[in-house]
Amino acid sequence: MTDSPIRTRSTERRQTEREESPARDERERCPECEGRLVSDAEHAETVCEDCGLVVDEQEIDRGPEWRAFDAAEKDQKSRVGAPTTNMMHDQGLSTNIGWQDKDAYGKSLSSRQRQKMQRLRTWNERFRTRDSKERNLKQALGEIDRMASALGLPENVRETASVIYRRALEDDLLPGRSIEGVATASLYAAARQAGTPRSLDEITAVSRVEKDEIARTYRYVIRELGLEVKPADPESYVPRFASDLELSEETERRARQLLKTAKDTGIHSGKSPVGLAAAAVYAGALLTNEKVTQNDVSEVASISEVTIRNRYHELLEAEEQTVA
DNA sequence: ATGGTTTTTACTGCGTC
DNA sequence: GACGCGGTAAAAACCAT
Repeated sequence: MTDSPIRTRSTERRQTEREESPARDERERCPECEGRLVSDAEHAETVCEDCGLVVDEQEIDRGPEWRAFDAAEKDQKSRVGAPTTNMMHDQGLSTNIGWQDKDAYGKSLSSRQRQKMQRLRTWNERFRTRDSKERNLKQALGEIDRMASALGLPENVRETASVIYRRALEDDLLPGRSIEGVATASLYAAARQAGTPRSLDEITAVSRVEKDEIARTYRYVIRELGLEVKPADPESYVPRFASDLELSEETERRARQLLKTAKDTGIHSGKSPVGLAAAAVYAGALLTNEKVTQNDVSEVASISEVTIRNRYHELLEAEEQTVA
Protein backbone atom coordinates (compact mmCIF):
# COMPACT_ATOMS: atom_id res chain seq x y z
CA MET A 1 0.00 0.00 0.00
CA THR A 2 1.76 3.11 -1.18
CA ASP A 3 0.92 6.72 -0.75
CA SER A 4 -1.59 7.80 -3.27
CA PRO A 5 -0.43 10.84 -5.20
CA ILE A 6 -3.98 12.08 -5.21
CA ARG A 7 -5.10 14.38 -2.47
CA THR A 8 -8.67 14.31 -1.49
CA ARG A 9 -9.52 17.72 -0.15
CA SER A 10 -11.08 20.38 -2.29
CA THR A 11 -9.52 23.61 -3.34
CA GLU A 12 -12.30 25.90 -2.21
CA ARG A 13 -10.13 28.02 0.03
CA ARG A 14 -7.47 28.69 -2.55
CA GLN A 15 -10.00 29.65 -5.13
CA THR A 16 -11.77 32.18 -2.96
CA GLU A 17 -8.50 33.68 -1.86
CA ARG A 18 -7.57 34.19 -5.45
CA GLU A 19 -10.82 35.94 -6.17
CA GLU A 20 -10.28 38.36 -3.33
CA SER A 21 -6.88 39.46 -4.58
CA PRO A 22 -7.08 39.92 -8.33
CA ALA A 23 -3.93 40.05 -10.40
CA ARG A 24 -2.15 43.34 -10.01
CA ASP A 25 -2.09 45.57 -13.03
CA GLU A 26 1.45 46.57 -13.98
CA ARG A 27 0.48 50.12 -14.64
CA GLU A 28 -1.23 50.64 -11.35
CA ARG A 29 -0.01 53.69 -9.47
CA CYS A 30 0.79 54.40 -5.85
CA PRO A 31 -2.23 55.87 -4.07
CA GLU A 32 -0.01 58.30 -2.15
CA CYS A 33 2.39 59.78 -4.63
CA GLU A 34 1.37 58.33 -7.96
CA GLY A 35 4.80 56.72 -8.20
CA ARG A 36 5.50 53.51 -10.06
CA LEU A 37 4.82 50.28 -8.19
CA VAL A 38 7.32 47.48 -8.14
CA SER A 39 6.98 44.12 -6.55
CA ASP A 40 9.62 42.99 -4.17
CA ALA A 41 9.76 39.26 -4.63
CA GLU A 42 11.97 38.56 -1.67
CA HIS A 43 9.61 40.05 0.86
CA ALA A 44 6.53 39.34 -1.15
CA GLU A 45 5.42 42.93 -1.13
CA THR A 46 4.40 45.49 -3.66
CA VAL A 47 6.04 48.81 -2.90
CA CYS A 48 6.04 52.27 -4.43
CA GLU A 49 9.32 53.06 -6.09
CA ASP A 50 9.23 56.69 -5.01
CA CYS A 51 7.85 56.88 -1.50
CA GLY A 52 8.38 53.31 -0.38
CA LEU A 53 4.75 52.79 0.60
CA VAL A 54 3.93 49.13 0.92
CA VAL A 55 0.78 48.64 -1.09
CA ASP A 56 0.32 44.95 -0.74
CA GLU A 57 1.83 42.31 1.44
CA GLN A 58 1.84 38.57 1.31
CA GLU A 59 1.22 38.09 -2.32
CA ILE A 60 2.49 34.59 -2.28
CA ASP A 61 1.04 31.65 -0.54
CA ARG A 62 3.52 30.89 2.19
CA GLY A 63 1.93 27.52 2.78
CA PRO A 64 -0.99 26.09 4.60
CA GLU A 65 -2.62 28.09 7.32
CA TRP A 66 -3.17 24.94 9.31
CA ARG A 67 -0.73 22.79 11.20
CA ALA A 68 -0.33 19.08 10.83
CA PHE A 69 1.27 17.01 13.52
CA ASP A 70 1.80 13.83 11.66
CA ALA A 71 1.79 12.46 8.16
CA ALA A 72 -1.74 11.17 8.29
CA GLU A 73 -3.11 14.48 9.42
CA LYS A 74 -1.19 16.30 6.76
CA ASP A 75 -2.60 13.96 4.19
CA GLN A 76 -6.07 14.62 5.44
CA LYS A 77 -5.84 18.35 5.49
CA SER A 78 -3.97 18.87 2.26
CA ARG A 79 -5.91 21.01 -0.15
CA VAL A 80 -4.09 20.31 -3.35
CA GLY A 81 -5.85 18.96 -6.35
CA ALA A 82 -8.62 19.48 -8.82
CA PRO A 83 -12.08 20.57 -7.74
CA THR A 84 -14.09 17.61 -6.69
CA THR A 85 -17.56 16.40 -7.39
CA ASN A 86 -19.55 14.01 -5.29
CA MET A 87 -21.22 12.59 -8.31
CA MET A 88 -18.43 10.18 -9.01
CA HIS A 89 -17.37 7.41 -6.74
CA ASP A 90 -13.93 8.93 -6.43
CA GLN A 91 -15.19 12.50 -6.49
CA GLY A 92 -13.72 12.97 -9.94
CA LEU A 93 -10.20 13.03 -8.69
CA SER A 94 -8.78 10.26 -10.77
CA THR A 95 -7.59 10.28 -14.34
CA ASN A 96 -10.05 9.67 -17.10
CA ILE A 97 -9.01 8.40 -20.47
CA GLY A 98 -11.42 9.02 -23.32
CA TRP A 99 -12.87 6.06 -25.09
CA GLN A 100 -12.50 7.53 -28.53
CA ASP A 101 -9.28 6.73 -30.32
CA LYS A 102 -8.64 10.36 -31.12
CA ASP A 103 -5.90 12.63 -30.00
CA ALA A 104 -6.38 16.08 -28.55
CA TYR A 105 -6.90 17.52 -32.00
CA GLY A 106 -9.51 14.99 -32.98
CA LYS A 107 -7.26 13.08 -35.30
CA SER A 108 -7.45 9.31 -35.28
CA LEU A 109 -4.66 7.41 -33.65
CA SER A 110 -2.34 4.98 -35.33
CA SER A 111 -2.95 1.36 -34.51
CA ARG A 112 0.16 1.27 -32.37
CA GLN A 113 -1.10 4.24 -30.40
CA ARG A 114 -4.52 2.68 -30.17
CA GLN A 115 -3.12 -0.43 -28.58
CA LYS A 116 -1.12 1.63 -26.16
CA MET A 117 -4.16 3.61 -25.13
CA GLN A 118 -6.10 0.44 -24.62
CA ARG A 119 -3.45 -0.84 -22.24
CA LEU A 120 -3.46 2.44 -20.38
CA ARG A 121 -7.21 2.32 -19.99
CA THR A 122 -6.98 -1.12 -18.50
CA TRP A 123 -4.36 -0.18 -15.99
CA ASN A 124 -5.92 3.12 -15.13
CA GLU A 125 -9.15 1.35 -14.35
CA ARG A 126 -7.33 -1.07 -12.10
CA PHE A 127 -5.63 1.63 -10.12
CA ARG A 128 -8.75 3.65 -9.91
CA THR A 129 -10.86 0.90 -8.36
CA ARG A 130 -8.09 0.15 -5.91
CA ASP A 131 -7.96 3.79 -5.02
CA SER A 132 -11.66 3.95 -4.50
CA LYS A 133 -11.46 1.08 -2.06
CA GLU A 134 -8.84 2.88 -0.13
CA ARG A 135 -10.86 6.04 0.05
CA ASN A 136 -13.84 4.01 1.09
CA LEU A 137 -11.79 2.51 3.86
CA LYS A 138 -10.50 5.85 4.98
CA GLN A 139 -13.96 7.27 5.28
CA ALA A 140 -15.23 4.24 7.12
CA LEU A 141 -12.38 4.26 9.58
CA GLY A 142 -12.94 7.92 10.27
CA GLU A 143 -16.55 7.22 10.93
CA ILE A 144 -15.74 4.32 13.23
CA ASP A 145 -13.38 6.53 15.14
CA ARG A 146 -15.96 9.26 15.52
CA MET A 147 -18.64 6.93 16.82
CA ALA A 148 -16.27 5.06 19.07
CA SER A 149 -15.15 8.16 20.87
CA ALA A 150 -18.70 9.39 21.14
CA LEU A 151 -19.51 6.14 22.89
CA GLY A 152 -16.36 6.13 24.95
CA LEU A 153 -15.12 2.89 23.51
CA PRO A 154 -11.46 2.05 24.01
CA GLU A 155 -8.79 1.75 21.38
CA ASN A 156 -8.88 -2.00 21.04
CA VAL A 157 -12.54 -1.90 20.09
CA ARG A 158 -11.80 0.50 17.28
CA GLU A 159 -9.06 -1.80 16.13
CA THR A 160 -11.41 -4.73 16.06
CA ALA A 161 -14.03 -2.71 14.28
CA SER A 162 -11.49 -1.72 11.66
CA VAL A 163 -10.50 -5.30 11.11
CA ILE A 164 -14.09 -6.35 10.70
CA TYR A 165 -14.71 -3.56 8.25
CA ARG A 166 -11.64 -4.46 6.24
CA ARG A 167 -12.77 -8.02 6.00
CA ALA A 168 -16.20 -6.92 4.89
CA LEU A 169 -14.58 -4.82 2.21
CA GLU A 170 -12.31 -7.64 1.08
CA ASP A 171 -15.20 -10.04 0.82
CA ASP A 172 -17.16 -7.59 -1.32
CA LEU A 173 -19.90 -7.18 1.21
CA LEU A 174 -20.25 -3.51 0.50
CA PRO A 175 -22.18 -3.38 -2.76
CA GLY A 176 -25.77 -2.54 -1.99
CA ARG A 177 -24.97 -1.31 1.48
CA SER A 178 -23.82 2.03 2.73
CA ILE A 179 -20.33 2.59 4.05
CA GLU A 180 -21.89 4.18 7.10
CA GLY A 181 -24.07 1.21 7.72
CA VAL A 182 -21.30 -1.34 7.49
CA ALA A 183 -19.00 0.83 9.57
CA THR A 184 -21.62 1.10 12.27
CA ALA A 185 -22.36 -2.59 12.18
CA SER A 186 -18.65 -3.34 12.48
CA LEU A 187 -18.37 -1.17 15.53
CA TYR A 188 -21.44 -2.71 17.10
CA ALA A 189 -20.01 -6.18 16.57
CA ALA A 190 -16.58 -5.16 17.83
CA ALA A 191 -17.98 -3.66 21.01
CA ARG A 192 -19.87 -6.83 21.77
CA GLN A 193 -16.92 -9.05 21.05
CA ALA A 194 -14.71 -6.99 23.30
CA GLY A 195 -17.09 -7.46 26.20
CA THR A 196 -17.95 -3.76 26.31
CA PRO A 197 -21.23 -3.90 24.47
CA ARG A 198 -23.32 -0.93 23.56
CA SER A 199 -26.99 -1.42 22.96
CA LEU A 200 -28.40 -0.97 19.53
CA ASP A 201 -30.12 2.17 20.74
CA GLU A 202 -26.90 3.71 21.94
CA ILE A 203 -25.22 2.88 18.69
CA THR A 204 -28.09 4.34 16.73
CA ALA A 205 -27.82 7.56 18.66
CA VAL A 206 -24.36 8.29 17.28
CA SER A 207 -24.70 6.77 13.86
CA ARG A 208 -26.00 8.45 10.77
CA VAL A 209 -27.89 5.34 9.87
CA GLU A 210 -31.31 4.09 10.86
CA LYS A 211 -31.58 1.45 13.52
CA ASP A 212 -33.18 -1.04 11.18
CA GLU A 213 -30.41 -0.75 8.67
CA ILE A 214 -27.75 -1.18 11.33
CA ALA A 215 -29.42 -4.32 12.62
CA ARG A 216 -29.91 -5.70 9.14
CA THR A 217 -26.36 -4.95 8.08
CA TYR A 218 -25.03 -6.32 11.32
CA ARG A 219 -26.77 -9.65 10.88
CA TYR A 220 -25.57 -9.82 7.32
CA VAL A 221 -21.97 -9.05 8.15
CA ILE A 222 -21.90 -11.51 11.02
CA ARG A 223 -23.31 -14.23 8.85
CA GLU A 224 -21.12 -13.62 5.83
CA LEU A 225 -17.95 -13.27 7.82
CA GLY A 226 -18.80 -16.18 10.05
CA LEU A 227 -18.14 -14.10 13.13
CA GLU A 228 -19.12 -15.62 16.39
CA VAL A 229 -20.77 -13.19 18.71
CA LYS A 230 -22.31 -14.58 21.83
CA PRO A 231 -25.41 -12.95 23.19
CA ALA A 232 -24.40 -10.03 25.32
CA ASP A 233 -23.77 -10.86 28.93
CA PRO A 234 -25.90 -8.66 31.19
CA GLU A 235 -23.01 -8.40 33.60
CA SER A 236 -20.93 -6.56 31.06
CA TYR A 237 -23.30 -3.62 31.27
CA VAL A 238 -23.20 -3.40 35.03
CA PRO A 239 -19.92 -1.53 35.53
CA ARG A 240 -20.86 1.19 33.09
CA PHE A 241 -24.33 1.75 34.50
CA ALA A 242 -23.00 1.71 38.03
CA SER A 243 -20.34 4.27 37.31
CA ASP A 244 -22.71 6.47 35.34
CA LEU A 245 -24.94 6.56 38.38
CA GLU A 246 -22.02 6.94 40.75
CA LEU A 247 -22.86 3.87 42.75
CA SER A 248 -20.59 2.06 45.15
CA GLU A 249 -18.52 -1.04 44.51
CA GLU A 250 -20.74 -2.88 46.90
CA THR A 251 -23.81 -2.12 44.84
CA GLU A 252 -22.05 -3.27 41.75
CA ARG A 253 -21.05 -6.49 43.43
CA ARG A 254 -24.61 -7.12 44.55
CA ALA A 255 -25.88 -6.49 41.06
CA ARG A 256 -23.46 -9.05 39.71
CA GLN A 257 -24.52 -11.52 42.34
CA LEU A 258 -28.15 -11.08 41.42
CA LEU A 259 -27.40 -11.70 37.79
CA LYS A 260 -25.46 -14.84 38.61
CA THR A 261 -28.30 -16.41 40.52
CA ALA A 262 -30.65 -15.26 37.80
CA LYS A 263 -28.59 -17.22 35.34
CA ASP A 264 -28.63 -20.29 37.56
CA THR A 265 -32.38 -20.08 37.92
CA GLY A 266 -32.77 -19.59 34.23
CA ILE A 267 -35.10 -16.61 34.44
CA HIS A 268 -32.81 -14.61 32.22
CA SER A 269 -33.44 -16.44 28.99
CA GLY A 270 -35.38 -14.51 26.45
CA LYS A 271 -35.15 -11.26 28.34
CA SER A 272 -33.15 -8.37 27.10
CA PRO A 273 -29.67 -8.30 28.65
CA VAL A 274 -29.79 -4.55 29.03
CA GLY A 275 -33.05 -4.71 30.94
CA LEU A 276 -31.67 -7.38 33.22
CA ALA A 277 -28.55 -5.39 33.90
CA ALA A 278 -30.51 -2.24 34.61
CA ALA A 279 -32.81 -4.07 36.99
CA ALA A 280 -29.86 -5.67 38.75
CA VAL A 281 -28.22 -2.32 39.27
CA TYR A 282 -31.42 -0.88 40.65
CA ALA A 283 -31.97 -3.84 42.94
CA GLY A 284 -28.35 -3.70 44.02
CA ALA A 285 -28.73 -0.07 45.01
CA LEU A 286 -31.85 -0.96 46.92
CA LEU A 287 -29.98 -3.60 48.91
CA THR A 288 -27.21 -1.21 49.83
CA ASN A 289 -29.61 1.64 50.57
CA GLU A 290 -28.22 3.93 47.93
CA LYS A 291 -30.62 6.33 46.43
CA VAL A 292 -31.29 5.85 42.78
CA THR A 293 -34.69 6.14 41.21
CA GLN A 294 -36.00 3.80 38.60
CA ASN A 295 -36.11 6.76 36.36
CA ASP A 296 -32.38 7.39 36.76
CA VAL A 297 -31.55 3.84 35.87
CA SER A 298 -33.97 3.78 33.00
CA GLU A 299 -32.26 6.79 31.53
CA VAL A 300 -28.68 5.59 31.63
CA ALA A 301 -29.74 2.19 30.40
CA SER A 302 -32.34 3.48 27.95
CA ILE A 303 -34.84 0.96 29.21
CA SER A 304 -38.36 1.64 30.35
CA GLU A 305 -39.14 1.82 34.03
CA VAL A 306 -41.73 -0.85 33.63
CA THR A 307 -39.16 -3.32 32.44
CA ILE A 308 -36.93 -2.50 35.36
CA ARG A 309 -39.79 -3.09 37.75
CA ASN A 310 -40.71 -6.41 36.23
CA ARG A 311 -37.14 -7.63 36.11
CA TYR A 312 -36.00 -6.61 39.52
CA HIS A 313 -38.90 -8.36 41.18
CA GLU A 314 -37.90 -11.52 39.44
CA LEU A 315 -34.28 -11.03 40.38
CA LEU A 316 -35.00 -10.57 44.06
CA GLU A 317 -37.39 -13.46 44.09
CA ALA A 318 -34.86 -15.78 42.51
CA GLU A 319 -32.25 -14.64 44.99
CA GLU A 320 -34.46 -15.44 47.96
CA GLN A 321 -35.30 -18.89 46.74
CA THR A 322 -31.67 -19.83 46.29
CA VAL A 323 -30.86 -18.60 49.75
CA ALA A 324 -33.67 -20.65 51.24
C1' DA B 1 -46.87 -13.25 6.77
C1' DT B 2 -47.85 -15.14 11.48
C1' DG B 3 -48.13 -15.95 16.21
C1' DG B 4 -46.00 -15.87 20.61
C1' DT B 5 -43.16 -13.30 23.67
C1' DT B 6 -41.11 -9.18 25.47
C1' DT B 7 -40.91 -4.26 25.86
C1' DT B 8 -42.95 0.17 25.74
C1' DT B 9 -46.48 3.57 26.28
C1' DA B 10 -49.98 5.63 28.80
C1' DC B 11 -52.72 5.92 32.65
C1' DT B 12 -54.14 5.30 37.54
C1' DG B 13 -53.73 5.04 42.52
C1' DC B 14 -51.01 5.20 46.74
C1' DG B 15 -47.75 7.02 50.06
C1' DT B 16 -44.29 10.52 51.29
C1' DC B 17 -41.81 14.85 51.45
C1' DG C 1 -48.73 19.27 44.49
C1' DA C 2 -44.63 16.90 42.92
C1' DC C 3 -42.26 12.78 43.12
C1' DG C 4 -41.20 7.93 43.41
C1' DC C 5 -43.17 3.62 42.96
C1' DG C 6 -46.39 -0.16 41.69
C1' DG C 7 -49.70 -2.22 38.71
C1' DT C 8 -52.44 -2.83 34.38
C1' DA C 9 -54.04 -2.88 29.61
C1' DA C 10 -53.16 -2.14 25.04
C1' DA C 11 -49.83 -1.12 21.44
C1' DA C 12 -45.48 -1.83 19.45
C1' DA C 13 -41.33 -4.28 18.69
C1' DC C 14 -38.96 -8.46 18.34
C1' DC C 15 -38.06 -13.12 16.93
C1' DA C 16 -38.49 -17.69 15.08
C1' DT C 17 -41.05 -20.08 11.82
